[in-house]
This record gives sequence, C-alpha cells and structure tokens, in this order.
Amino acid sequence: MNLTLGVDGPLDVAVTLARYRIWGEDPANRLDEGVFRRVLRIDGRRLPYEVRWEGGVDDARLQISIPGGRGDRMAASVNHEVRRIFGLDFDLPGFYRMAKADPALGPLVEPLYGLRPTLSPDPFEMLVGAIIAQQVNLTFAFTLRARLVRRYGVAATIGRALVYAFPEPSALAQAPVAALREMQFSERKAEYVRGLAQAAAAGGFDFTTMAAADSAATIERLTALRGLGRWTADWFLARCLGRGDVCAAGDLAVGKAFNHYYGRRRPLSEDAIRRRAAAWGTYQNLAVHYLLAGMRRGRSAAGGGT
DNA sequence: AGCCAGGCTCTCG
DNA sequence: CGAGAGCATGGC
Repeated sequence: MNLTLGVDGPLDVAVTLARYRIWGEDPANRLDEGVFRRVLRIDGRRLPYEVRWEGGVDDARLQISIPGGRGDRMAASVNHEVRRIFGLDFDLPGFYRMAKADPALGPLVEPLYGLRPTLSPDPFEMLVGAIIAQQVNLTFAFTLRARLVRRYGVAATIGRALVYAFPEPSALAQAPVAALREMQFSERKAEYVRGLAQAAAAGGFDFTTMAAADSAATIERLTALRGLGRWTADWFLARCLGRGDVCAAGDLAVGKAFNHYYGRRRPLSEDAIRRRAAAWGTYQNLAVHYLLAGMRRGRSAAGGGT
C-alpha cells in the first residue's frame, strides 16, 4: 500500500529528522539517505514501512510505502504515526509570527525554517529512551538504546533494509537485570527499565488514555513510578504527547540554551526558566526546540536538528 | 586523568 | 521541605 501525505506549512525533512542520527543510530527508527524506516504495530502484527519525501520546504510531500498493508484502518494508523514522527501537527506559521518578536528566537527562524519537533509514536518507547538518556551523554544513550533494541526488539526487513520493532513491554519486563548490565546499563537503569516495562505490560500506558489526561495529572502519574522524575515527565509531554505548553526546564541543555540566549550574569533557575517559557504559551515546545537546535547550530557549522 | 553528560533517589538537617 | 551526596558509565 502506498500513501501520500501533504504537509501544512513548511517542513525541512533533513533538519527535522537529523536527531535520529546526530548522536548515533536508532535501529527502531532508521534514517538512511532519503528514507526513513520503522515498524508499525497494529492488531498484534508488525508491518515495516518506509517514508520518502519530495518537494521543497514549502511544498513537501511524504510518500509512505507499506508492503502488505491494506485497508482504511491501517492507512489511518500509519498516517497518524508518520504525522507524529515528522511533527506535522505543529503550527509553525503561528510560532514564527510570535518568534520574530523575540530577540533570541527571531534570528533562528530563517536558518532553521521548516524544523519541527519529532514526536515519539509510542509512550513506552519514549519513556524507556528517556530513562536511558538520564544523566549520560546522548551518544552513549544512543549506544545503549541500540543494544537494547537489537537484543529485545523484533527484526523485520523491508526491501534489503533491516529495521527493528521496539521491544515489547512484556519482553523487557522479563529481561534479567544482569543481561541489561552486560549491555552496560547501570544497575539503577536496569531496574527502572524493568519496572517501567512491568507497569506497561500491565496496560498502564495506553496512548489514547494518556493523550486525554491533562498535563498535571500525567506528571503526577509518571513521577509516581520509580525512575521517572519531572524531567522525564516534561519531555514525555513535549515529545510524545506533543503538548505545546510544556518546557523541560530542568534539562541541562535547556538550561544552557536559556543562559546563552537570555541569561544575565547568574544562571537562570529552573523556576525562572519555567516562568520565561510560560510566556510563550502554546509555543513553548517549539520555542525550546528551536533554542536547542540553535545551540547545536552554533557549535557545529553543519548543525540542525534538535 | 579527570571532568562532564539533555537525572533520579535517598538521606539528613 | 531543600540541599547534598551517591550513583555508574562512556566520551572527550
């Protein structure tokens, strides 16, 4: 089955998807030259698909191909997932109108034009990734994640390409801590992942249910689990649920970005960052995404992505 | 070699 | 409560 997806507003695919390769590779979200590959889970089945793109930043179109896929329900499902991965539901024009009046965001609009946050289609996958990324550099986090996916995920092929379905909660719920330790997880991280997997296997992270809950309730629910703190919950709201009015103010990189773009002499406190971000209302998520990308852009000449 | 990395939990005052 | 220590590991 082949589907075409039009894009409302600008989309720079290369810059948007760059975060799937900046820090390493993700076997469950494969980005190769001109192609993105992933596995769709539907009705207990796993269907690999690939997405290509054409057109310019202002008239981009996505071509989705799912060999063996058919039916309206499946089309809707893969459509929904791809919309999330490419961040198609963010209001970029509205954000740009606001950003132009901001001293830090204004100059980032043009060089990052068409950059969108990529949303994780799966709550469990997102939270496992967040646990892995806690307190370690992201290159190492990608290495750990890739090992986990290859060991506990399910391999699929599309054409000649290999892509993994992210591990099921039930698979990780039974993973011995020792096995994770061999992959260089710390004891703590191994426990957190296992605990989360057990909660997820019990049905605790249904996407539709979580999308319907308000942010405060979701933060409370997530942080009640061992290993999930405010930072994880904030990023979950931003990059899984796609909430606009969220800022991971406790994030180290976010702090650096705010200090760089808005700092005076003293570093801004987490509260100060949260307050400043709140002024952006429903564009906080985008604004933070642009500041982070702006910082990376400043560091490496090639830059982009988030 | 040593500091740092897109945190979290636990303990103590 | 709020601050601070401890955690474990790779990258640079």
